[in-house]
Amino acid sequence: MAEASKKTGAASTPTQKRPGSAATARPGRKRGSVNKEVIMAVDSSMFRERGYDRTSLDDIAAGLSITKPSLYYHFASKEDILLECIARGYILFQQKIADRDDIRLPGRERVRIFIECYVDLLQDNVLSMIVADERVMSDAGKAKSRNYKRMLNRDLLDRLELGRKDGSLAFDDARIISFGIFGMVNWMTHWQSAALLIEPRTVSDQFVAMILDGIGKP
Amino acid sequence: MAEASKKTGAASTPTQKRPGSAATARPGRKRGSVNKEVIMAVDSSMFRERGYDRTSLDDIAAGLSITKPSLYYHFASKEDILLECIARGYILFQQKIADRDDIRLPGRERVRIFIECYVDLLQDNVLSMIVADERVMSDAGKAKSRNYKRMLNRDLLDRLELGRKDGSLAFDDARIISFGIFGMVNWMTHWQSAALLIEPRTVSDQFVAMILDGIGKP
DNA sequence: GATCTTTGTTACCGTCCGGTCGGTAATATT
DNA sequence: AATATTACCGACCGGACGGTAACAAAGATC
Repeated sequence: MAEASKKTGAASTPTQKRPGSAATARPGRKRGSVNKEVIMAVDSSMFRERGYDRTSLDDIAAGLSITKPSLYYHFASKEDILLECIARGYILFQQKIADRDDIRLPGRERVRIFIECYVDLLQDNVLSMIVADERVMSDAGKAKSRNYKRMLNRDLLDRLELGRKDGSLAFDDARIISFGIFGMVNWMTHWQSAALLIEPRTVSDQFVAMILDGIGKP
Repeated sequence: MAEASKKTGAASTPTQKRPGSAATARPGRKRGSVNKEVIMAVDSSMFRERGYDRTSLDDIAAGLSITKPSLYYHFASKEDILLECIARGYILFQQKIADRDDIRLPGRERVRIFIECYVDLLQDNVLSMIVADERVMSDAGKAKSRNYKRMLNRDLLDRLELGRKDGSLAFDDARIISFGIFGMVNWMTHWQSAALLIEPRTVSDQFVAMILDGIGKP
């Protein structure tokens, strides 16, 4: 039955296959113009703008001027796309912080560096792990996503403990401080247009100032 | 046809209406046991646990032991439910903070009070405006939701400026500080099981300590 | 220039979800 | 007892979405 209707549709209206719209992607387009890196760059931005589960595969495909099934040539599933975006974001973070880091600095400064790099990448819409709620992922995906988050958290925790040891920082529970810092910066993804006009550098500077020095006067 | 099958079902298997499961809702249940207040209490929790757009109306109905169409007796739409939950959360916040507030205190302490009340209500799963992404709402709903957020923001900003004037606080841009504080506490809704074991009071205490005094050593 | 691999396409499916329709049992009103 | 109102239900609809099957064209390889 399904086959019959399919054939009927194809045979009775052959021109329907290529409708008037000339602007749409056609067979014969330049091949290879869409590779994984391009897809992930576009996807990361769309995930950041609309959120992962509000971004349909058709949206993604349209953003790349291809069609949904083509995505399945490059990726196994929607979640696979997300997980690759997450991995890519983590790698980009590692590269950026490796550039700026300096092991000789006190913990206080190394926390500052961490926050600055993190805010930079958030602004670049690259940290997809932040905008995808784990509750929509499979157990396997959830585990992978959490693992990346845990590695980032580990990094920040280490910097905090370093600061405590070298005397440049003082606090009670490093886990709560870390949660607080991540929350502060992660929530930037929820800011609306008005807030986005503030200079990224201004934001991270003032966040760092608040975290390190507080807003209370002695 | 539909009528026939319906009548047949009702007439031929009258007992089917009350199946073996005694726990499920049945015709003849105590009426009025489900009112708006009960619905909103349940919904706020479900929205908090699963997120607004991952909570289906069938989920909600099941949680209340009623069915989806019954929800439409009490509410006009899913968004209407959300908006009433948001309004309810705002009112509960106003009540809680009115209880604890004291105009004679310095800005610094009044900021502390704000944060403590806010964290309390977050823990009670009552602040639905935090867990619903505005991007899934209609323009009208978005406007209403933003209005509540703006009022909360306004309140915190006033407390910050008060502290600046009375000398108990010092900072550069109050808007950024406010964003930072909200981000820190709002992100608690993303914490996983492990983090939830920490005492709520401990969290707000340490958050307040970080915000007011910072973690840097002089 | 035949063949294979790569990179696309059209057309379709099953599922879930918000929402609606018509109907009904319990309760309040008279 | 008759009637109106409140509170609820089963069955269904239309649209969106993730995913799939079958097919087609551009390059690379031979």
